[in-house]
This record gives sequence, C-alpha cells and structure tokens, in this order.
Amino acid sequence: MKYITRFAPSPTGNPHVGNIRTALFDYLAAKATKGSFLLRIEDTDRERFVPEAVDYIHQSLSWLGLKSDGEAVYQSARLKIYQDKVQELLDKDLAYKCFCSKERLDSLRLELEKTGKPPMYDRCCLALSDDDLVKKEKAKEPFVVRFKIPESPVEISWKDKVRGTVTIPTKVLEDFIILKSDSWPTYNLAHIIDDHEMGINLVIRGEEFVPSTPKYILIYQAFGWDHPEYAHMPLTLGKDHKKLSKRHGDTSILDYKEKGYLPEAMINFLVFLGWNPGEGSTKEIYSLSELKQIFNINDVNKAPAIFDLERLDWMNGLYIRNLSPLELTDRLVLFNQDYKKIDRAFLERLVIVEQSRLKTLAEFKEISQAYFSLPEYDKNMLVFKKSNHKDTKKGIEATLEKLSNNEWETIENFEELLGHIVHDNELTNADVFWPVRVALSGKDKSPSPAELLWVLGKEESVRRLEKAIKIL
RNA sequence: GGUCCCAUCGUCUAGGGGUUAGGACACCAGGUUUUCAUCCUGGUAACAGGGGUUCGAGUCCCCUUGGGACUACCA
Repeated sequence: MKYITRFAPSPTGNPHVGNIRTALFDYLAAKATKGSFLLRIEDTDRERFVPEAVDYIHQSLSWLGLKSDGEAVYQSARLKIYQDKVQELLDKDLAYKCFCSKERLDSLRLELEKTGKPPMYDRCCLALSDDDLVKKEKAKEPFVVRFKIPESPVEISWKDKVRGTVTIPTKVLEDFIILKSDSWPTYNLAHIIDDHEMGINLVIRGEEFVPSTPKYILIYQAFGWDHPEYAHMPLTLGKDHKKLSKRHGDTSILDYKEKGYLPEAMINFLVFLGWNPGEGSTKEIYSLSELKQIFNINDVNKAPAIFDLERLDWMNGLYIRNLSPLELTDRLVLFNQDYKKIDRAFLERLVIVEQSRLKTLAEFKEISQAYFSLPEYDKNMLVFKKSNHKDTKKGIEATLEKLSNNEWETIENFEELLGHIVHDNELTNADVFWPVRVALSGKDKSPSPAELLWVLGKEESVRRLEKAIKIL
C-alpha cells in the first residue's frame, strides 16, 4: 500500500515539536511505502492567523529535510469549494443553518454544565419553521451551518493503525459547525474535502483527534466517500507528564535549531518517541534514509512519551562526535556566521580539540572563549595538589625553554616533548602537565596541555606561559 | 459530569503465555600513568494493585487505581 499522507498545520505560530514529530511520521509512512508526503496549510481561522507562521512551517520542515511532494495547498484559496459542499449538504438536508447567537450558546452550555449534562447544542434551530427560516434569511441574520448528526448509525468504529479498533457512540456527538458565520469553513469540514480531493489515504495526527474522528467519518458518509485510514499518535508530554507546553522550556522545533541541535539528531530522537524498529533490535541510531526504508506505522506505540531533554543532549553529542572535524567546522560556520571571521586553520584545530566536549553547536561559543582571550584565574590553581610551588615553576620554565619551532605540527609532538621535560628535569606529571595546562587555558578543566599548545600556537602559548611564571 | 484512550527501570524502549525481564539515557563505582570531555568495564533501578483463564501470565480477560485526551463560530 502506497500511503499518501499530509502534514496539515494551522499557521498560528511556531511549529511545536509534537506537530513536527507527526510530520516526521507522515513523511516516513509515505516514503517507506513509496507514496507521497503532501503539505497543506490550514488557514481558515482568520483570527488566529499569523503571517510569519507559514514561513516557520517551511523552515521547520526544510531544516529536518522533510521535503513535501508538490506545492503546498492553501485552504484559503479553496473557499468556494467548501461553500459549495456545504450547500450540497444543506440541499440533502444533512446540515442546517443555525442562527443562535454566541451569547445564547454560551449560556446554554453553562446551564448544561451546571446541571451535569453534556454541553451539547440543543438543536434549537433545527426546529425552525420554514417561515421563520425565510424570515431570518431575508433579514440577513448571521448564521452558521451545522452538520446534523444522524439517528443511525448509533456508533462509529474504525480500525486505527496505532490504537486498534476504536468505537464511539454517536449520541455523544453534537451538531457541530461546518461553516462559520463569516462563511469560512471549519476544520471539521475543510480537512475532509481536502483529504478526499488530495487522495490522502492515511491520516496521521495527534491523539487529541480521536474523540472527533466519528464526526469526520459521518461527513465522509454524507458525501458517499470512503474515509482514509487513521493513525492517531500518542501525545508528547513534558517531564511532569503534562502536555508539552512553554513552561517545560522550548517547545518549537526552531528553538532547537537555534540552540544548535543537529537535524539528524533531532529526527533520530523524535522518531523514537513512540516508535521503534521492534524485533528485539537494540540499534537506536538511525539516519533519515534508513528510516525511510524501515519505518512502519504499525509499529507505533500507544502510550504517550515524555520529551526527555537529557536524552536529546546525549544523542546530539553523539552525532556531533560522529561528524568529521571538517564537517563539524562547516556546521559551526553555518550555525554562526561570526565564525567565518576566525582563521579557518585555527578554527579547525579548535574544533578537533573540543569536539568531544560539545553537546550542541551553541556551546561552542562559550567553550572557544578561552582560546581568544585568557580568562582571569587564581594563581593557586597553577599548583596541582600533588605538586608544590617550586616544582611547578620549574615545570613551566622548562617547558618554555624547550619550545622550539619544530614541533607545532602534531599533538603527539607535544605529548612527547612534555614527557621529556618531566623525565629530564626529574619532575612528575603533576609538575608539568597540570600547570602548563592551567597556564594555557586559565581553567581548571580543559583539553590537555599538548592539545592546547597545538591549537594556540607558539606566540600565544609563550605569552600565556610567561604570564603564569610572572604571577606565580 | 459524559465519551474515549493509556499503563515494563526516574526517562526512551525490547518483549505478544515458559526470559536470570534485554538495550539506551541519566545516576554511581573503577579503568584509560595531570584535569575535564570522550572511550572501556561494572553496578543500582521496572512489569501499578487485585481477581480470573491456564500446568504456567509483563504477556490474554475483568475490576480497581493512577494518568491523559476530548467535550469552541481552534485546528
């Protein structure tokens, strides 16, 4: 079965990691079956519409490499189609106009809730006489169109790709609005017509849509269409098991781009939120192209998954370490244009030495600080706990003396050199390695002295070592 | 309130009647002859509870408990 899927976001903000995970699954389900992945912008809510949001959607998808097949469909360009379809339903007496004011609806709902009854529309306008209807239409009273929930079937069930058979009684469904008083359609109606016309045969969406799925199936039936297959994804939650929201930190996918997460790590992390290759596999590092081969929507879990930042950090660090230093340097320059100003050879050395310490690209900024300007440090830090003032000074001085013009090519050269210094002066590692390292980095934690010498170069190394002797 | 859904280490998960319940993150300990990171080794840690079915139940059924979603002129 070739799946035609779609990602159908509403341009109301910055795409959420949960939505993007759904898009990923849409993409993979399509690609794994040699089908297509389509994009549709659901911009029927004019009040919540934010113009930049469309751009954010494209940015989010392209960052992760989730390319859609064909042009994006905009619902706002299809108004007439929806309106005609609504008229068709009206003509077939499967829908009706409702002139109830928002105020009446609100107070009705309040009252029903107070008495512990389900807050459903009372079908007041379904009982309107023809005369009243004509009168209201003539007076141009504002109205919405509601879909009439039929008497039968009494329940709707479907075979969900992830949840199995789901059954919901139709009596809990209210006559929902399909056309708003501004004569724009609601999601309830528009997405069905679009999915049908776009040939969507697998709808992947969040679990929150499970309760309303029967409404949509009823609409398909009203038009005499087959409904697509459904796969309702488990939710992604925050650490406190609540729906992921702003108070959990960053929730939009572009936040993670800005923080220096790698798209391939993000994808790998996201896909395991609710999916795994099964069959006892313990492999957990997958590229997009591998996923495109092996992904199966049937392997998606039912239980919600918690978005665990620590695991993402680990995975991102892993992906960073797996990059060649040259690639990582390119990524860094792409990530932050400022790095373009740094001498490329110097930057590459810096990257080689610091690569294993990076969890995100953004961390590079702080980590690289000390290479450009020596941090202020306490002179006591120069003396290691297994050394003393005299030997430490001797160690640094000996190093300074031994630095020649010959060994700046490799890190190994310096390891050897430092080793000789220890041996020749009857010192210990603690008298040489530690103080030289502190003198060069100005920090208690840093790469090895050999690495630092190699990165900093002769001039800067000498300057820093001399400073250390001076303050010691 | 009503409808629906979910339940294996703290977290992501494997497992689908017979397992010492596996892997990974995080955490802890040790090692890699200076620190940190990396890397390696080891360790702590889970089938929510109760009933069934069965010779045998994380695994199937029921109930309880806990969690969640939905109940808009939002999608």
